[in-house]
Amino acid sequence: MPVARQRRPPPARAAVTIADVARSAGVHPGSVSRALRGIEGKVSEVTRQRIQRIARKLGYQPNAVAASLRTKRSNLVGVIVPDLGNPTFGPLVTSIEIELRSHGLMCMVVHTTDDLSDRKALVAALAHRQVSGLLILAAEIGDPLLDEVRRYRLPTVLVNRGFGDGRFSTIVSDDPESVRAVLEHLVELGHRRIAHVAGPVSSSTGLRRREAFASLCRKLKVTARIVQAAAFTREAGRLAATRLLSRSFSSTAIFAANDLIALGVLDALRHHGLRVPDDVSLVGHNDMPFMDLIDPPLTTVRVDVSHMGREGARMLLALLDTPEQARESRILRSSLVVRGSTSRAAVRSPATVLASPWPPPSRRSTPP
Amino acid sequence: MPVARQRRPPPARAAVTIADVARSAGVHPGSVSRALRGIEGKVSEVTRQRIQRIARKLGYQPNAVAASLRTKRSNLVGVIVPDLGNPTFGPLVTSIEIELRSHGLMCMVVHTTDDLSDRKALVAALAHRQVSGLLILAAEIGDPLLDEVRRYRLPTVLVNRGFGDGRFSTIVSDDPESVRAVLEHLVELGHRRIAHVAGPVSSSTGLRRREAFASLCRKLKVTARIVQAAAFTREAGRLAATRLLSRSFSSTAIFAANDLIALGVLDALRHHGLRVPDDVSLVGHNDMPFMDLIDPPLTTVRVDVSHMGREGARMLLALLDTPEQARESRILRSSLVVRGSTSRAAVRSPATVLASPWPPPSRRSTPP
DNA sequence: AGCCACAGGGCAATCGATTGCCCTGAATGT
DNA sequence: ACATTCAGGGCAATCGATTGCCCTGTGGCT
Repeated sequence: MPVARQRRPPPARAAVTIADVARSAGVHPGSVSRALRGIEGKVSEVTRQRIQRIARKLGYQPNAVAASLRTKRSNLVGVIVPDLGNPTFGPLVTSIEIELRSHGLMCMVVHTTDDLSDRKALVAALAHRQVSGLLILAAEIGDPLLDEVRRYRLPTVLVNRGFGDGRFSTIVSDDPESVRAVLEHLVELGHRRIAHVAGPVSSSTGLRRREAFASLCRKLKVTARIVQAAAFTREAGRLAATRLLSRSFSSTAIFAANDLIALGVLDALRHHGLRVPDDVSLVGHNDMPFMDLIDPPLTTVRVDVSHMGREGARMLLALLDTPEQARESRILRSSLVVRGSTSRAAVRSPATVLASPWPPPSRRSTPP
Repeated sequence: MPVARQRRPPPARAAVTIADVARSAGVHPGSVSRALRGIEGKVSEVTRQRIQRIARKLGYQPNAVAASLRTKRSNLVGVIVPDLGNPTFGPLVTSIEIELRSHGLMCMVVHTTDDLSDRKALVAALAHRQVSGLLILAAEIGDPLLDEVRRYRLPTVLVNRGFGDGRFSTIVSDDPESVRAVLEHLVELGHRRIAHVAGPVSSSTGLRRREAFASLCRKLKVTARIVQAAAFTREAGRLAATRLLSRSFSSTAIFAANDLIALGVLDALRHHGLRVPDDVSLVGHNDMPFMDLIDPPLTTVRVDVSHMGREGARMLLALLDTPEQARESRILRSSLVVRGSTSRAAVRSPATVLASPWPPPSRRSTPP
């Protein structure tokens, strides 16, 4: 064929359906369906070719909605995320989406609010759209959202936040292990009074890191102090750290429940005239993008979120293949990344630490 | 009713349909549909109440797929993004999703690759799923993806990247204006030799910033130098800046096409032993999260991406309401945020700038 | 008393693809 | 030569909700 043949598909005007193709090919719609999907042994090779050619010529485009209705398989997955503004979740969703789409599934991404009935409505809305399954990156402890998920019997994997209570498949990072790494690092640097700015205890990560911190500090004979951040945000971190600093503050290091909180802690420390790491060492968690570039470069715990997303997606795929499959709970190793925000503990009396004229540190130990 | 009545909806077992409700209420399915959706004047208040009660008792859950098939309105929107790992896009998608869902629409988020046929297939896949519209954050110049969009006649808004050629509604930030602000800022600081690490010219933002830079430099009598980054990534920025530095480098300031590229430039500068801003001033674009925290805090152009996302979503909503509506092109104001990465131009000869033993700067002017 | 409007609700077609079942003719086996 | 299998393909029901149209009875108006 020397002449360039224009392979220009005709404009996709008003819906050419499978019936149109069938009519034009002189076969039955059912045969068209089988031909186009390549069902073995139900349509001869030659007619299949013909049907495909005609379908292409007519500009046939399958209607996935109609197919979903009939097959009850939407090949849609709901991805419930707390906040895509949090740089941890971007890469997570990216890897999830790429993995799922390579298997023909598409992602509906939705954000949760904190409102309980909103959360339930969210799941309902996804269920009404007949999602095949759910990936939840925003699960909270005792979350009514999860009850709703069970009501609808949706195949679900909890990613990043989750609990191994056997109700749901779960993939999370190893919090006890990462907290151990952080504390051992700090202790090795000579820190004996360490504070923890905990994440919300309503979140599994917040709770587990807090618990691991507390119990490990006991074991290591470290004087622990814990304040609670209201959320995994920079602002909440700043507020919590401000509370921490406004009372007798004698810790030489602070472990923040995640990097965003750590950034807020950093804000507060600066505002109080404390230098990192000279006055206080600071450790985050997650190793979000650019944590190597801030001043000082943040020592933190690296979690391979891309891997987590991909694996979480695969767990869901497995679940969709065999719904009866047992729930699986996977824990990903994490690793400490030592950068510039931690250093050897300064040898100085607690009283000198406080840069601002706050009430002088009393000799109370850790508050209740 | 003194006794606590359990408002426990029965387990959502196998699909109770509108027909079940109708049977149970002794009415016609059509009436149930009308009652549940609150169609005025077609069903009496009393029967409506009854139907709603029965529907609730039976645990009826609407099947949005079936409704979509019949009404040809999926209330699904495709959101095409280049990379959610890029911190600019997270907040953008967040605001889009929140705005759309408050209007009953859900977002299918998909990532593009650079492969041309992939891009087209992506649009096709969304079209097959009968999306009501598209928000494209990844449009490139001459993108075959956009041809595909037209073929399917999908209501579409180009967000963040786009061109006012009238084919599509578009919402972008004001590149000429922001480049002007950057250059005026640098010139005021005494910079007369300024380099630009441009973003891909396949992207509208990359191209427009580059063009604005070139033309404005002429106007301001600034000696311009331009290198091209292959992508809007830190790594591409590093590579481009390395090229820039490895030849006679006499610029005293660098304007990067976006913050990610700026970070890569920063990497390269450090690697060459150049300090920011002492040796070279650096400006980014977008004011991604945490650009205030890096070392040095990055002077950059703030783009209110949340606003952009929300407005983009609203433009799409308007388009869905009245498809015949004329295409609209909106340009959002941006503002320069001066931080620590820019300072007064050092008074020194170009020869001293080069920290590494590279060929000494010749007296050539800007390369072609 | 006669006419009309209209509220309330039933009927059935429809959206487009899928799939279990049935039918036919040809090929194969004995 | 006859029975049997099977490839190839047609048929029609089905998924669940929506909606234009029709029907009936009641109330209001003149």
